[in-house]
Amino acid sequence: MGRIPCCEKESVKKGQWTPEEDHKLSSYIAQHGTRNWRLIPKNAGLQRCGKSCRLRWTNYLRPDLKHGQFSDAEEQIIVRLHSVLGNRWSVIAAQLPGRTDNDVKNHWNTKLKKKLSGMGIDPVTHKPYSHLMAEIANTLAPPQVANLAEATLGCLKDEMLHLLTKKHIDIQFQSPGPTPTMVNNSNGHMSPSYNMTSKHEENEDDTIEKIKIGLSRAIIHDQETMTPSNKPWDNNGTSSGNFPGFQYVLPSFGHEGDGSPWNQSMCTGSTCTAGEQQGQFHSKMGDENGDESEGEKDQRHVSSMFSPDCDLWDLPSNDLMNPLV
DNA sequence: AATAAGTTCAACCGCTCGAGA
DNA sequence: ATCTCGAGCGGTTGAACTTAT
Repeated sequence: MGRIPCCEKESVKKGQWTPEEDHKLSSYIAQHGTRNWRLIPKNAGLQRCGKSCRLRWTNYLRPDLKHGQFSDAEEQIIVRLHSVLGNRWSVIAAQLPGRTDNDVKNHWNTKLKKKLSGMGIDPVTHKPYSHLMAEIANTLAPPQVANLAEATLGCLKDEMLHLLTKKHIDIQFQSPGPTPTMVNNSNGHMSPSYNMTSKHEENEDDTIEKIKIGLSRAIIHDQETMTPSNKPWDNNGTSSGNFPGFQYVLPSFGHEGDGSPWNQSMCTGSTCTAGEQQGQFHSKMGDENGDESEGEKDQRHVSSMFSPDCDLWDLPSNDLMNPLV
């Protein structure tokens, strides 16, 4: 016995909404409110499923919605909350006035994920890739580490080659392996820079071999030499980093038994439940009154919310715009 | 100018949750 | 305690648009 459909499929229109449909729905809701979505299309004279009407209203027609680009402050909030809550888009969106879960989800999937990846941060765990690799390698016996590197390279090979050839990024591998240096870019931010000398002189196998060597060294090197002061993702041991046009503040990275958020939480993307257990989020973004400009307010809010001193887990619950469940 | 490839985002689908009977 | 049903959530899809070749 299957589930009863929410509406008769054959008489229901799908796809893009027309301005007339929008008008019908908006004016019906303005008069009667949003009680009983199943009846709304029928009463409003729409050949739509109630679910479709609810979605159209909540994601597009609602008068309090904010359309347009996400601000830096909003992006910071999304990233920060995602690191705690995982893919709980409705909870994250509740902290962003005028944004819907669909908006936040789309923005995450199309922009922020790439942004974090580009910064060398895994968007699922919010840890640097190198840190993850070192953690995994740490749990394996030496022969397995080699297998791990091999398997990883298998996955990365095509992508690396694509980048190396299509985007003309050439990396000169020098003993003891690739070493990026931090340089000031045009925006005045520090960014990693690699030696770029060879121009497609290497054949594919040479390149892969060199990547292999570099990765193996990186894994070993990471374990041997990383101290809080020289971790590229850890700015003076405060776990914050600056990248062009985007500031990302990482929760303190923990190691086994140190009681850090990463060990306390079970943050694994969509199953993450840490936020419910651990703490609350400090947000005053809703405070729109006062004499300051929006930019100044945003700046101050962001700096207080995302300052290295502000522990994710210690945020007072009464400052929440909306309670996180 | 034509076409391919990539990106964005509105909308759909299937599932879960919770209130009420 | 169990069932039903509406609402809501998160994942996915695909049309429209943009950019690159």
